[in-house]
Amino acid sequence: MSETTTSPAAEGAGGPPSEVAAPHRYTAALAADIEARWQDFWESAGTYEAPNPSGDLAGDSALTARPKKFIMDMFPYPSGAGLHVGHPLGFIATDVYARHQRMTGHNVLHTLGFDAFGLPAEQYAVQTGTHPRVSTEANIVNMRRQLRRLGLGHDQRRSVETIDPAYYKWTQWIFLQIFNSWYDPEADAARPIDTLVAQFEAGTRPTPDGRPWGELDAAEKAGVLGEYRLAYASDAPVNWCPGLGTVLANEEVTAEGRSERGNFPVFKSKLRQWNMRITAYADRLLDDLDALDWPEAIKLQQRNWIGRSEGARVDFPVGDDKITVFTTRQDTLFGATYMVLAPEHELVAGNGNGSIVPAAWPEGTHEVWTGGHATPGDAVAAYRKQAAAKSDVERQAEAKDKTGVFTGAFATNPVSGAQVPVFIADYVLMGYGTGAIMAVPAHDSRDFAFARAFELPMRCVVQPSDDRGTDPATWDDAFASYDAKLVNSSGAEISLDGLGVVEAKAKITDWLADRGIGEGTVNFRLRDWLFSRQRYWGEPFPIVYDEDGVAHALPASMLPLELPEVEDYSPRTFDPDDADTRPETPLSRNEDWVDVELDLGDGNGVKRYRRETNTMPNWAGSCWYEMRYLDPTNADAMVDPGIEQYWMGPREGQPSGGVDLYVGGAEHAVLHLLYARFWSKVLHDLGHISSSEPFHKLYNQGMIQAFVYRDSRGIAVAAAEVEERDGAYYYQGEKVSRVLGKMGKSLKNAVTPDEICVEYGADTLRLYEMAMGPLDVSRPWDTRAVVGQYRLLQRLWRNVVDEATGEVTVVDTEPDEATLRALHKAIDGVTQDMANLRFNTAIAKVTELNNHLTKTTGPVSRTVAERLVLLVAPLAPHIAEELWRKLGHADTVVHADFPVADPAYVVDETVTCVVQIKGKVKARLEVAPSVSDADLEAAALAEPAVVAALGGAGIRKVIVRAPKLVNIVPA
RNA sequence: GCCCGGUUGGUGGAACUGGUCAGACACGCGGCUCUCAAACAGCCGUGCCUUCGGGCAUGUGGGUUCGAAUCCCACACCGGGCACCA
Repeated sequence: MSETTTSPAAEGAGGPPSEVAAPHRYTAALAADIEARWQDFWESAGTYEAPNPSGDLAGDSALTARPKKFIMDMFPYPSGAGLHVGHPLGFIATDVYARHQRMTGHNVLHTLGFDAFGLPAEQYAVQTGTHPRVSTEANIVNMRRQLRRLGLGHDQRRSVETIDPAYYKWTQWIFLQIFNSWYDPEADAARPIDTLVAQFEAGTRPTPDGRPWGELDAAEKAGVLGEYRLAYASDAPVNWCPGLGTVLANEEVTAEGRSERGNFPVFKSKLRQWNMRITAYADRLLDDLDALDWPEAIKLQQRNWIGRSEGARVDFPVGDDKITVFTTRQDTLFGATYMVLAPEHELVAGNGNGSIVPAAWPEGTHEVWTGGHATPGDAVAAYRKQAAAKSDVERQAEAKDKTGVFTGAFATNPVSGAQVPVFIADYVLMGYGTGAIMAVPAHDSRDFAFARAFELPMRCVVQPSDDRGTDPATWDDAFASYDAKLVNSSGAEISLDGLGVVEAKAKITDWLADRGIGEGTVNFRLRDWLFSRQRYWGEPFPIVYDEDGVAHALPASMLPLELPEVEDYSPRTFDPDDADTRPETPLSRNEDWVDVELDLGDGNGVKRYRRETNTMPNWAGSCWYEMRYLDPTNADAMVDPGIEQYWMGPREGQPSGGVDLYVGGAEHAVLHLLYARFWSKVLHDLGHISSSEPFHKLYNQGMIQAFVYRDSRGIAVAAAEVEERDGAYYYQGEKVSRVLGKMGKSLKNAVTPDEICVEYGADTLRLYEMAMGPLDVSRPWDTRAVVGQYRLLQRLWRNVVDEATGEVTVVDTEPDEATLRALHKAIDGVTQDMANLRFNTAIAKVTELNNHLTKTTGPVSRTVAERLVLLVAPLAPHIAEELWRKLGHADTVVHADFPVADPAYVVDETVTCVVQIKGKVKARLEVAPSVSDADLEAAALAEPAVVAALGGAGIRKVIVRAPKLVNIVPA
């Protein structure tokens, strides 16, 4: 039964007419035929559908009884340019891994959706003059076609799109969960906001101004709760990007203070925006990294981004007011000779009314402190204005030059009693700590630079461990080491002299706490997540405002709140350098949609409201998509708890649960990966999911790079048309330069998977991408080298199929000993490599076995051929299916058992043992793998070549590492 | 500036916890066979130098060890992240 009636194989379809001699040769045309047929077959048979234990996608309980594997890629963005060969690298890798897992007895969930809201889709739409929905959906159709052609084994039923209202209904629902909860420090978890209201009502938690909860009006209550909600609107300095016309999260702003998209300047602007209180989770986001199986580099990036610092808060009295600072060097308190407030600090906001700024300069104020202004009020106002007008770009560029101005006020150093001047300066940031610092110029290089510029006193309180002496005036920079002892730090009540930095910190912290003027505390670099964008193409917020401006959540029954169809979806953008602009939301132009009468079901009946017109950032949809894959059709919940528990629940070795393998680029280290972790924890706390981490194992694939050729003007030229002569490169006769870069349309070096599929077939492309190198390493694409994997498949084909007749050539005789050993070594090696994502070496081992069979004269034994096909199946599924069917199997190879190596054939019968003298090889012995150390040593010493080399010299030492090595050290 | 990676033939890369003579597998290159010819395919060769004995080779210079691509120190170069975070 070489063919079955259910076979999709269409014999005789291969090869163009010119190849009469070998009509059944494995050519690109035959590959295309095979691939298209099997892709159709898989689709119609639902081969890759993974059953859930219950619900709409429930299925074969024999499969759900197997151990589960949830294998995921970071889902793609449907760009207008389509895929180039760099994009599917990770998709192919997870597919190979998923296929191997299926063949080793797992219920494998593997699918791929589309992350389709956001800036690039909208920009593309604006550029091409089409509605984002139209262009995005067209892009998705094109990408689905490209991906299907690669033979990726995805469960298509689970392929979600973030722009689908049935999907973003639940994105909005999750937003409401977050909005309607607060972080309860007692429980160290998020809890429903009702539990907080209950505390206020019962009086167990006092209101900010001490009045009973019942006396607060609705707006006041909303204001108080807003201080606790995990999603909240607030007026705060945010990253405003006029060039894009939207505000951005910190994570979306580059180190140069520009937008990651578009590279426009970003300004700090005080705007009312939605935020997510991710800072409440800082400790858990940090601590829970430990149990995750992630690359250390990514964990480190998250740790640095969260930026936990232990230190202390210290109060410095200023008249009747006080300035509270955060410091990590409370031990140097005696060395604090001045203070600095951020320009935006409330204590200098305007004259009088809580401001510490006096009417006139104090007697004898230093000229350089005043900035040339007549009064402190003028100086402070001028500096604040100047700081606000500076873009982050300028602030960065001028980072080394310290600027600032004296406020005219003095504070009291609480430990020394010294009166110290208070400055404002933009090197202190409002967003970190308390927006105020105690300046210790002798032991902090920024304070040192400022003190130099403003001729401020310095006091050395930590004895330098080098030879610079104790007079800071003679130093080149501050002495900031922790490895030293305190000096010059004695006051009336406390002395730190002689203590190490760590002991001094502990002592002063206790002292401050005893007096109620400070306490040990922890600060984080992490800021809350700015969550609103002034865009059309995003999820609308399920929020409306009443006439008092109080935000109300829409009831879940009103979800999804669909994005309205509009004429004008373009963002309002501005002169990129104009900081004085204000965002305008596209949705606000639709008065019909904005102005609504609703009954929110809160007992207030039908009332008029105005809708929130911001939209969510494109990260929103990707924060939870792994859960929708599990239960994509559920209309009653974002995911059924039992199904979530089955695929993602905590288990042995995975205390937080999560996806078993998540593959994607490292560029999302602090964006998507941090946000998704945060949402998981909130949903976990609120009892919606059992996992508290979304992704247990993370793997970062490298980038496929490509050569960029540029002409003398530096303009990229079409890489495909560049010719190489004598080590130089020419485009249309002109010499061009070559550098390694990214692959992309704009660099004119993109190679599409479609063209490689046409020339060689998808299986060759898959093999080439996997064989190029380790998955996590970036490497250059080389179209010329693809042919190597094509040749492998041709030899594989020829080892099984007669090119002239198309008939299978395998025989039922037993393979010889050497072939058995080659086979089982390959099985053993490939099995290990598959499990460790080392596909490049797996392919090398398959190649070795295949080459062995090619070189062996005579037909291949069926038992060897079948197992070779199974080894290849995860890597090149189409040709494997075809050969498997030709070999007489009616069932798909997808669910066949992966071969198991016989240990008897993995170990060689004899091992070559080298005999070295002082590390130089002098002789070789063929020995049994089980040879004892003593026997091996005796045999080595008896070896004539060894005796000769020793020449009668004595032996000092013999190192024996049976069975591979004996090393003799002569006396 | 600080923190992470990395550096192996002409090229991409192999090499288990330090242990066979480093270079698997592939590309490229050279030669040969088949062919009228070409393509395809197959076979052989391919780290460098060599007086053909051998010598030198894993970025550079040291060190540890019987033995180092692998461990340690310093330096150079390449890539990535963070960047006035108190």
